[in-house]
Amino acid sequence: MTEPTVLPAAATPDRLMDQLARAAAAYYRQFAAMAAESGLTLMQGKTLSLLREPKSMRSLAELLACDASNITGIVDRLETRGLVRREVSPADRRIKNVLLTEEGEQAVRRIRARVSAGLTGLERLSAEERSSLQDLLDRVFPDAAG
Amino acid sequence: MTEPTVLPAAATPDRLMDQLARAAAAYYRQFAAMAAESGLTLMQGKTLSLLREPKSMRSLAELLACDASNITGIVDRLETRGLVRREVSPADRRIKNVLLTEEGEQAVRRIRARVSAGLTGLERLSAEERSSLQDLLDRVFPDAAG
DNA sequence: TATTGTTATACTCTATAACTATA
DNA sequence: TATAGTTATAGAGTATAACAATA
Repeated sequence: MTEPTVLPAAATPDRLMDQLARAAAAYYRQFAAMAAESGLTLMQGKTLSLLREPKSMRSLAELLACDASNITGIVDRLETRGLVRREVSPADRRIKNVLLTEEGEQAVRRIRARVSAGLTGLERLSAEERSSLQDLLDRVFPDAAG
Repeated sequence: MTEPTVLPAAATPDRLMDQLARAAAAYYRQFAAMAAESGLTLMQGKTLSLLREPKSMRSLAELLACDASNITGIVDRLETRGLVRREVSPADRRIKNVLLTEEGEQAVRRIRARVSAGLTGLERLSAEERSSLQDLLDRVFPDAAG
């Protein structure tokens, strides 16, 4: 039943899949907890994080991988709290661009800083290892929207 | 304003954070899509995936990072569909252990296979690179539950 | 007393379908 | 006609608080 010296017993496809699942779960657990400290849900935090540049309702729906009708409510709630605002596009009056307010930018910076500080495992990696991890993730998830 | 030859412009902490966010988003986008093909929500798929061994309602809540009261409804819906069943623990009659049925195990295998097949980026990595990625993720997310 | 699981409640997220206003 | 955004609706996930059963 034992396999003497075949492989280091480490990197089976299954174990890598498990590790990817665990990593994704751990990342979102941390992100959601830090968003909650600012009184925001996971989706609200994700939406704010996508608004480094203004984005239309439609493109937010695509980036958040949900139906466009959901974005109305999510942006409504963020707008009520003064974190974003809508702006009709001059080029195409059907389109509404969503922008961060100053308060929204502060919230994004706060969440990002806390998530970063909370991922203590990153500090244990050397600069080379961080670079390597980034390169590998970039190749596994090339077109990934974030 | 330009910084001539300081760094290769690659692995800033911010860019690594962004890449982690994108990777986690891409993983769950894929997982949710494959769970949906089996008529399951993301949380239902995650719950099934955690049941390689039976788990109490309480420990499911911890692993899924949500309040225990939510697990009742999630497990109710999975039980109605015949994918799991509850079993009172003989050792402590307060505890209910949740087990996969045969049909539930099939669903897990189906989802896992499709997620794996959908992550085409993994195939582009050599065995060494996959091992390296797994090792790095293991160190960044050491205690990660999955 | 403390813990496990459930119920009740209110809010958020979600997809679907139908609608409006623009193009 | 086609697209962007909204509304209405029903189902699912979420935290909080209160509860019964068991330890």
